[in-house]
This record gives sequence, C-alpha cells and structure tokens, in this order.
Amino acid sequence: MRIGELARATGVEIETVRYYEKSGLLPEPARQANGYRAYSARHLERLAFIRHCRALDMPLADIARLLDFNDHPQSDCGDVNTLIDAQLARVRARLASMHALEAQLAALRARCREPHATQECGILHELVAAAHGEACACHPAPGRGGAGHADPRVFAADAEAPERPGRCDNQAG
Amino acid sequence: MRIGELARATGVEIETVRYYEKSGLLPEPARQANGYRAYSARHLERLAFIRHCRALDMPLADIARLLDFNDHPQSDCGDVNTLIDAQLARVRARLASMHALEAQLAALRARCREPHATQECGILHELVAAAHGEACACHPAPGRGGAGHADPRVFAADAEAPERPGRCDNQAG
DNA sequence: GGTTGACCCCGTAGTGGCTTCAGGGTTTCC
DNA sequence: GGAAACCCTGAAGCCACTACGGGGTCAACC
Ligand SMILES: [Zn+2]
Ligand SMILES: [Zn+2]
Ligand SMILES: [Zn+2]
Ligand SMILES: [Zn+2]
Repeated sequence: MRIGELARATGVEIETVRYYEKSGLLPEPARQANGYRAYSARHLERLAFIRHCRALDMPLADIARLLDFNDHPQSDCGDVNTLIDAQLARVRARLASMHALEAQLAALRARCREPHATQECGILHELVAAAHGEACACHPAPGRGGAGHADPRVFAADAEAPERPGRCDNQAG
Repeated sequence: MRIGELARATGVEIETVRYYEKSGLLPEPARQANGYRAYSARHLERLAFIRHCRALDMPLADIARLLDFNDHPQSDCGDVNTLIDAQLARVRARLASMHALEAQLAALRARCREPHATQECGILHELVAAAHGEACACHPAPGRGGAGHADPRVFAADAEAPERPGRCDNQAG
C-alpha cells in the first residue's frame, strides 16, 4: 500500500501522513526499491485511530499516549480516563466561552440595523466606548456593579482564561 | 507612559504590545532619549479597542480593518456589519461543533467506570473498534444507516468542515 | 524514443497570535 | 558599586497542518 492509497483510504492528506510519521505518531513504513513508502494494514488501522481521536479534537501528544496505552495492554487505564476527562474539560470550557461569545457578538450586531456612515455606526460606537472603559452592549455588567467594566483591564486574561477565545472574563466565566 | 505602564493599564503582556506594533495594529510610539517607547492616551485607547475585539475572538486582520473604519468616519459601515456577521457565523459554527464534541466525548467517557487494565478498557476498545470501521459510542450513526461508520474516511474533513475541531462529520454537521 | 501525466521523494517555510529566549542596555535604590 | 527592576532587539518556539520548490519514477500513448 503506497502513501496515496493510504491517504485515500483514510481521507487524510499525504502531507499529513508524512507529518504524523515525522512526529512519531505513525511508525516508519518499509520502503520499496524505488524509495516509496510501503504501508501495511497495521498502519491503516493506526492512522484511522489517530484520525478518530483528532475528530474528538485531542492533541497529538495525547493521541501518542493513547497509542502507547494500546501497545501496552497491561498498563492501568486510569491515565486514559484522566486524559479523556481533561479533553472533556477543555471542550466544555470552550463550549461555555463560545456560548458567551455568541451572545456578545449578537448584542453588538444588534447595534446596527441599516448601513450608514461609520461615524454614526452603533457597532463602532460600542467598541470605542468600551475602549474608553464604559459599558458596552456586548459586555454588560453581570449585576455586581451597575455600569459596565470601568477598566480596560477587564478584557485581560486574568488567572485562568477559559481556553483560547474569550479573554473577556467579566461576565462570561 | 512607558510600555510597562501601558501593559499594566490594559492587562496585556509587554511582548504582546510590541507584537501588535510589529503587526501594524498599534502605531509606533515616540521614543525617549534612551530609546524607550513613550505612549500617549491614544495608544492606550487603541490598545483597549484591540483587546476588546480580541475578547470577541476577532482575528487581528479584522481588527485592523475596524480600526481603519474608525479612522475614516465617512466610510460606509456596511463592511463593518459584514465583518461582524462573519465572526458571528464562525463562532456559531464552532459552538455547534463544540456541542457535538462534548456529547461524543461524554459518550466515550461513559465506557469506562472504574480503573482496570487498558486491555479491557471500554474507552480504548471503542477507539480501536472505530479505527476498524465499526460503530463507536462517540459517533453513532444518525439514523440513516443503522450501524456506525463502516469506513475510516468518515473522520475526514469532507467538503466544508465545521471550523477547527470536529473533523468528524457523520453526525455532528 | 519522446512526452505526458500521475505518482512519489525531501526539506523548508508559512499560517495565527502570541510566548520565550538570548544577549544586551538603563535607571533606581541601598 | 551592586542588585533589582525596567527597557531594547531579533530570532525561535508553539500547534497541526498546508504549501511550495525542485527533483525522481513509472506506466501509457504517439
Ligand atoms: Zn452601522
Ligand atoms: Zn463589550
Ligand atoms: Zn478503562
Ligand atoms: Zn467515535
């Protein structure tokens, strides 16, 4: 099985297959006389395993560990659970922040109905006002203040940010 | 105002401030005799604007455009709306895929209750079975088949993937 | 035998939004 | 005069790919 066939069989790009090999996730295959990679069914299975885990958005390092567990059937599966739990926690954190983000963006979007000069655009007005430390539609104070964030720092990543997006913690977290 | 003060005032890391300058988002400030950057209130405002937009997870390129609109008050705000709408669409797509992902991971996690040898771990069994093309807890067929995905390719990014994570489209999309 | 086209090889650089590092200089306080 | 805190620059690292450049290989067809 050459790399193109493997790629087609799994729906993975050829470059990605080579990348996985270079990253140590996929073992180096045998080579034909002309230097072409020659894959076995085991490679196909392993690659499908990797893609399945990637579909669950697991990082490659975690996938490597899962593959390791698989290769050592005697080991304890507690670490597998820890790993899945961590991934689940990551996904839930991102889910929450995406949820907040959607509300914020929708509120901001509602500030402009029909096109006009940017000078009078409710969206830009909100953004500028927020930059001045005033309350904004997208980040209303959650009750404990009345006015919105009076400090630009509210948008900072304080302590533990809810993963990637949504560095704004003043009502999302 | 030196870079450290600006950074503290906005809750941004110093390196990030310099990065924004290098990226053209923040104009080059004046310099003191010793070469230190000297920022004005306008820089502070602009940086707060940037961070607010970043809190809405907008890409820096979009933020640059928003700043441009702000600097040209005569221009039409239609493009602002387009930009926000695109961001909202991105967020909603990711929200949906995160949602699906959470269900998938939770289903997978439920396959292992108490620790044991990986050999008999329900989680690893599921992952291996899925790699063989069998049905898995995390990706049950959505009705139109009965059995799960019988083809490893289901995890491929076919056509338009729902943004970053969740390359698995067989029930999430 | 020449050429087209589909394959394959390798190494490097680019993506986004930072963060970190290496290797310095400046200012301030004790 | 020495330590701590601040500042400077440019380059590299992170993640998971993706794209590119410059080649080699192989079958088929004219
Ligand atoms: Zn408008
Ligand atoms: Zn806001
Ligand atoms: Zn288990
Ligand atoms: Zn699955």
